[in-house]
Amino acid sequence: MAAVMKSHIRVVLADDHPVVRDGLAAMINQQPDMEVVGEAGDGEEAITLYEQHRPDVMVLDLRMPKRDGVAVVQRVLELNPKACILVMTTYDGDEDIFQCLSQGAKGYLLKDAPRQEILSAIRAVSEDRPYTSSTVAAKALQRMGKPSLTQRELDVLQLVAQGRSNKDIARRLSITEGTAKTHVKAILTKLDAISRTEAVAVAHKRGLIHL
Amino acid sequence: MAAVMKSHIRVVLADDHPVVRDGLAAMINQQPDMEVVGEAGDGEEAITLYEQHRPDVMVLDLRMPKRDGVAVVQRVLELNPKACILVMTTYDGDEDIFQCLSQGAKGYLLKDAPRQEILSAIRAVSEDRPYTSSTVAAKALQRMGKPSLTQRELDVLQLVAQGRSNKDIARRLSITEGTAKTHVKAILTKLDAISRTEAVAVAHKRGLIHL
DNA sequence: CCTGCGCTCTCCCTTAAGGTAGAGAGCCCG
DNA sequence: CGGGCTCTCTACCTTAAGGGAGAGCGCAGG
Repeated sequence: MAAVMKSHIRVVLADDHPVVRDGLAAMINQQPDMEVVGEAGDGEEAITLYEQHRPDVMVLDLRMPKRDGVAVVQRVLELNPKACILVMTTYDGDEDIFQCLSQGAKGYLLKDAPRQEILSAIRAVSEDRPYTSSTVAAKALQRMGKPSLTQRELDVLQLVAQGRSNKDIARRLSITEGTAKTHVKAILTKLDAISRTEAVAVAHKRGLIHL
Repeated sequence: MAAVMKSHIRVVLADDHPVVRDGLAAMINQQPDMEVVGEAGDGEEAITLYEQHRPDVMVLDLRMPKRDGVAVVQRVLELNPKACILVMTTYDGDEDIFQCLSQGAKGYLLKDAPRQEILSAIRAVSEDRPYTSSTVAAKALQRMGKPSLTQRELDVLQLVAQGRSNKDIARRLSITEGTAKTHVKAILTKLDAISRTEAVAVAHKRGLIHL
């Protein structure tokens, strides 16, 4: 088996939805120049399959069990700095996108992209050409200049989003309530929000927090 | 064409992600007893295609542009009260699920369900047998007994989730701030939350609000 | 070395939010 | 028609949240 093949693009898929994997596999295997060589249902499997197959392109869902997209991108690029990774996700507000791209993912796509765009993105990435969907490019520009949160602030934001009070947050982070307030105030300023609830809404929209 | 077919199950798909449609179509058309006769990318298209094809089963994504799943279920059952609708969604906390099911959808599925479960759900629904995934059944039981919000409270909750203050909410709904507070307090009680921010978190988890 | 940044903490003050209680008007259903 | 529910509004009180200003400490980078 596997007799004639020249510039076959070998692809590994990683997505936790069987339906999506099937859809991608179907549209990829229909192409004469592409082939799916592995399908992963979670982050760890994705890494294992990458090592096993060393594909030309890895198509990666951002949100997955066990290990999320960002972590997989990191690990795979450790294994092979020249790896070609195409990140996919459902949401266009995901902050993680930028983390992936700045870490070295070669492309990014929304799941609701039409077939043709998905295929041409895979081809682009396989040739080491970066592919960035226009919606993401636009988001990236919007994000420019906007202040970024520190790790501590993200910790606090997470708790704020869960509905915790300043006192509660202070207890959980082993700091004083005053300090918790300080962080919250910084968050409000950076996110340009008037109240903590608005801050949560903004953070959600920007994909700074999930759930 | 279409020569021999006895109990072919004719299916219309509705999902805004081409990838998902492809995946479902691939796995359905592979079955000897099933056939995809139409694919819709939004709610309106879904209704049109239902009328056009009168399929045995309609597989419907809950979240779609133009008209969401709930509205489509409503409309299709108006057209044909015996319609067999299988609702799919990504999130298991979606309050809308229960609305769909109580309105007469025959089955419900999570998108991360394995292939076999999806296919057997379609078969079940086509024979007018209800199909409820175990996770949803569990959620339904959990939801039992828990107080439900009134329409007005949902309106207020929506605004609270956007980070609006009571005063702001009052202005937008043309009521006094006191009344807005009354509603918020009712929401807090019903959702068993201490603060508005926690209420938003709970509402999110339960799928009472989106985004 | 020292500058900048992130994290921590403090004090004061104003306003918004949450808790309790009560009440009237409209509406649907038994 | 009366009871229950929803929506509306009121008053009072307590606590949490937000705004402003400042300051010390540690650590990495120029």
